[in-house]
Amino acid sequence: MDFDQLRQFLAVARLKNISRAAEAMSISQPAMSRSIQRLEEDFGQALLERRARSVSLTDAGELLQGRAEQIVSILEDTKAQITDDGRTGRLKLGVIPTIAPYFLPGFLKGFREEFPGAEVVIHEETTDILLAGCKQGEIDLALLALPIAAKHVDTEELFKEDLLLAMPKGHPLSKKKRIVIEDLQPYPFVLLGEAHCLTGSVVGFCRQKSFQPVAVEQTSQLATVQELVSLGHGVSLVPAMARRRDKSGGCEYRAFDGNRPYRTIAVAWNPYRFQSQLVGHLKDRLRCYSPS
Amino acid sequence: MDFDQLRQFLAVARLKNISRAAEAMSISQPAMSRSIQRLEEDFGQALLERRARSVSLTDAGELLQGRAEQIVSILEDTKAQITDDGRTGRLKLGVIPTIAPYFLPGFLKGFREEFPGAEVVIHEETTDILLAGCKQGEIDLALLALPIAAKHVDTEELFKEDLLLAMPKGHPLSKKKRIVIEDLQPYPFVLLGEAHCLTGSVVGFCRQKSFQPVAVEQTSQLATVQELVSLGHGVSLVPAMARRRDKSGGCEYRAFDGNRPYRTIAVAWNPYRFQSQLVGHLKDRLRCYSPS
DNA sequence: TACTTTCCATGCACAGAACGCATGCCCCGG
DNA sequence: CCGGGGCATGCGTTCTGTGCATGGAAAGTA
Repeated sequence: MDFDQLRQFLAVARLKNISRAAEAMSISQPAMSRSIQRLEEDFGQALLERRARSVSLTDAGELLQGRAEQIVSILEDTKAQITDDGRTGRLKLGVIPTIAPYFLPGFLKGFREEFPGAEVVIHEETTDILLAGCKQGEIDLALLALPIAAKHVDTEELFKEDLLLAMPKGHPLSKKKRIVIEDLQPYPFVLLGEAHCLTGSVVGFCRQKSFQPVAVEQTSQLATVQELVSLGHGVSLVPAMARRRDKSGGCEYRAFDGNRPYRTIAVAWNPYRFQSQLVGHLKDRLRCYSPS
Repeated sequence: MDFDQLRQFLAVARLKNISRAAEAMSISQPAMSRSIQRLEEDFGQALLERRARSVSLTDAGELLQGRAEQIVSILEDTKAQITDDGRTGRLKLGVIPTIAPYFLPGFLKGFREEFPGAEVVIHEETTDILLAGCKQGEIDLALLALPIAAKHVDTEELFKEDLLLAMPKGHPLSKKKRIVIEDLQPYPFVLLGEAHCLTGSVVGFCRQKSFQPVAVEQTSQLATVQELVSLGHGVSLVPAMARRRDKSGGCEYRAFDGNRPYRTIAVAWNPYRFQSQLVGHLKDRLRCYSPS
């Protein structure tokens, strides 16, 4: 039996479709079909129930799926560990969209200088997708904001970051000397979509002060939020690091007084997977790097 | 990469010799040589250090050995689990030599009648070899005497069995009404080799009574012990089940009075390996079967 | 030193296995 | 009733793994 057969079976098990799986694994559909047949012959049991529009797993198939995942991940970790020289190799780094553009350029510049043989692949996704990727071993390290709700994922806090008030130039609040969160209640908000954890943080801070922010617009990028704010559509809370990248000057940023809202940036990883020395080094560099 | 390659590598890793490993795996030496080469190519690292008379493992090889064992055992357990119908299949039962000939015939008769589709393979070995076999998955269940010193092995006590005094007919002790262990001190002993746990038990019981048995002869089979005892070479302690099989009549057996020596028969298995329903059934039958 | 033994690697030819392409069959939906 | 999506199969080709024969290096032996 071949490891590729197991990988191919896993693809079929995930996609519930032999043709798609074949495409995903870059082989022809008949080859995939026969690969599964051989597997079934090996085990002396049907692994798939062939239905009209798709296939599903038999009990034996379900069992094999779990085991095959174990086997493949052990093998891949072993391969990674054996070929690990601490300087070269691929490294998959997941980052949430509200961190990526502000944090990565500076950080990666230094890292790439220090480890020119390393290939850092960035996955910019929302928290839940990153965590799923961590579990499946598709991502070595994830850079995200706490809190997260995920078992089997270890986290380490990196730093806390203030959330600043973003408002259009000349906004009434800009005249105030001291601004607290409650002051925002009368004003409409521009927020990111709900998939973004930053939205959760912002709403959470408002709720602490017993009001629900009124979102006039939801966008998918922080840059758009800033743009809309500068056009007078509303106010928003944005991470401090996003201010430094905003060269347009259409927004005015202010730190809050009193109880300052913040978010906690952390790095997360799957403790059950092997981590190359390179991953360790990147984690180390994350610890000392402070975004400036 | 192929699972056979891993198995072949494991054979080489164990035997430290490509030619022997090839023979063990029923392939030619060049095939084995190339199989390892392919593996090394896959991992991009040398796995073996070729020395003049043998091969040894590199660091990468050591690492792979452990992982390959995991992988192979997961795969084999999965295969066993998938093809497990509760009635048919192979089952490897290890038994120590001082139990096997007395216990197995009667027990297996009943089991084979109940499960005609099952193939029970008997491994008669000493305790330490059985336990090693348990760990490596070469043995599903081991029937042996407590205590055992082994991690990663679960045990369940089955029954306690008296050790009887075996002496030649007309031996001075046969006239005594009550016999205690201390009475044996003046007489020479016939014992099994030290690899047998029974020897340890006997010596242990004598030591409890503060004397060291004097072994005039060491044999490898309990039947030989009985033979030698009947020829007047000495006395011995033998399990009760061994008496029932001794039809020769040359020995006289007596239970002890007072503090009776005994051994504890137990079944042991590796809890980290899959157990087929058949293994479970055999364990169940062991629990209710009392040797008579 | 020369010879033998032991063990691993390599050249070569062959057989079997896996693949892709083309095609057939089945089932669901319009 | 027909069309299309999806899996299986026949066939020719390619690739991979194997065995046999042989080469070569190191250790032991005379």
